[in-house]
Amino acid sequence: MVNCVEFCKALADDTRQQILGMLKEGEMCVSDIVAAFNMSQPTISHHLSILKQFGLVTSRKEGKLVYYAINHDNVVEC
Amino acid sequence: MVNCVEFCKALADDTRQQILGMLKEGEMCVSDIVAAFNMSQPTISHHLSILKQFGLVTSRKEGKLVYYAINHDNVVEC
DNA sequence: TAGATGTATTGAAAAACGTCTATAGGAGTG
DNA sequence: CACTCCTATAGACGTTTTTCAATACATCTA
Repeated sequence: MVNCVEFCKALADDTRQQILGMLKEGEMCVSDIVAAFNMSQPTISHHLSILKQFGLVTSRKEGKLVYYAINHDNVVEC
Repeated sequence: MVNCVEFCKALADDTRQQILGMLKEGEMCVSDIVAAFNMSQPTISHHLSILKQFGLVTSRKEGKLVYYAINHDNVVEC
């Protein structure tokens, strides 16, 4: 379980909120998310790992690709 | 109006959340809030200004004292 | 197996943040 | 007015966070 402050920290970044906004439409793999930003792949990967660490997203590996999706247990419509 | 990321940033600090928790009980002046923490008065003042800037608290001056209170327009029970 | 592709990790630089001390500003009091 | 008290601002410093380039790791394909 994650405390409230940590949870807010996970949401306190523009890039991470934009990622969540994109994932609202459905799961996406890392490279598709990267393509939507003007940022390096490692940076996006880092943000995804923070979102996952705080339970905001889940990930699923399929071959070479990793798909991320909103974790509806912890995220409700904004 | 404050956007969602800014709002989360304001909440993404333990001291600020503790201050909000105290103010839930009712308005308090700065020196009373300072007394509840092991931190300098300017530090608390700084946190209060962030909370105010993002619409989480309001302030009211009464003589030398400044009273801060939850802004119920933007903050609901946690 | 070798190479290519997608993702994660590492290490370093830059920016943002939290904290302090020192000090300024405003309001009451002698 | 001079002094005291309460709060805010400024500047400095250390820590955390964001970002990138380089590289490692994993998986697929020829």
